[in-house]
Amino acid sequence: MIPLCLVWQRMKNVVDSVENQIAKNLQYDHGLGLTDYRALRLLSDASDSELRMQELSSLLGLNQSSVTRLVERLEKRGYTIRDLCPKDKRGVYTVLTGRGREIQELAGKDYEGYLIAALDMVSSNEENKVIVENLRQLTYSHS
Amino acid sequence: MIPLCLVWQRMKNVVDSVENQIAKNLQYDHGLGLTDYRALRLLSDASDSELRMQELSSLLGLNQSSVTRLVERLEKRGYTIRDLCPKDKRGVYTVLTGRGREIQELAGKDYEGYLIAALDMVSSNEENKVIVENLRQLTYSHS
DNA sequence: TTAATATATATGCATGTGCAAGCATATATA
DNA sequence: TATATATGCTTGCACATGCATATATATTAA
Repeated sequence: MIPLCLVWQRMKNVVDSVENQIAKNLQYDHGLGLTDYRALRLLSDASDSELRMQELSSLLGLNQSSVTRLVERLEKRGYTIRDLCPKDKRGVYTVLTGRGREIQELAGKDYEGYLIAALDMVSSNEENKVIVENLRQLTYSHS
Repeated sequence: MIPLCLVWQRMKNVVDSVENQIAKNLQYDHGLGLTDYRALRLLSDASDSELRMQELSSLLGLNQSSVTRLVERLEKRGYTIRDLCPKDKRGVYTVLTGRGREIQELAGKDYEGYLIAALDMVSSNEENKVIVENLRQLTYSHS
């Protein structure tokens, strides 16, 4: 009988391990952080390849201020540019550049491989097998 | 058809939301961070209420240096003390104090309530329902 | 015994994050 | 029109964390 708090912690650790594994590959192969990649992916899927800060913030599950810095990072690399929102001068659009789309597509091609490898690696630990199996199933039943 | 990377991200967001929710309650009611609580819990379960840095690091899934600072925090609050390891002078034991055990037990009583509330809150978002249901089941089938 | 290597912990530094506050702009009401 | 409040974003700050490295002790090989 494992205490509740530790089960949940293990679950979190599994998720984190998978994410870290993916993040490392993403960083190594494409020089991209995982959050950065997700932002690019979201922008790439958005109509006109642009999103407002709030939308990004909500889609990424990040604080608005964190998104400000995230977009700063992306902009510095030339993956996005900021554009004023004509209808609401308070608003700011983050727009994917050609370069941004390119890197997103390159990284996207590798992503599934990273995920599969990460899941395998984490589930090589006997304790994690059941959790990983559930998460894996959950992942594929939704995608 | 949702892309793989976004499914996984949502899963992570769900886990994070639950954790944040619990962490906030823990902080508000007991002045404890979630990691701090887990460390106390692990110490409380350990034989002689003591663990070495490395053990904590591995159990918490944290970098060893992070554990050094974590233990610093706990020590500053009087929840633990450091003790030298007689057999290996490199080693350091972190030992739960009476005060530490006390706070751990108090917080522990509230923990399950926090978790249940957090799961409910997160699953009030329709998009998260399936994921939460799975995690909930996973949680209880292990504890 | 000495030298080289390995292990356990601590420290310096960089980073991503959240929170609180600030500024500019929008919207509602007097 | 004028004032009050809400909204969207940015900035300053604090903090937990990871990585690289330093230091002390153990272990192993020559």
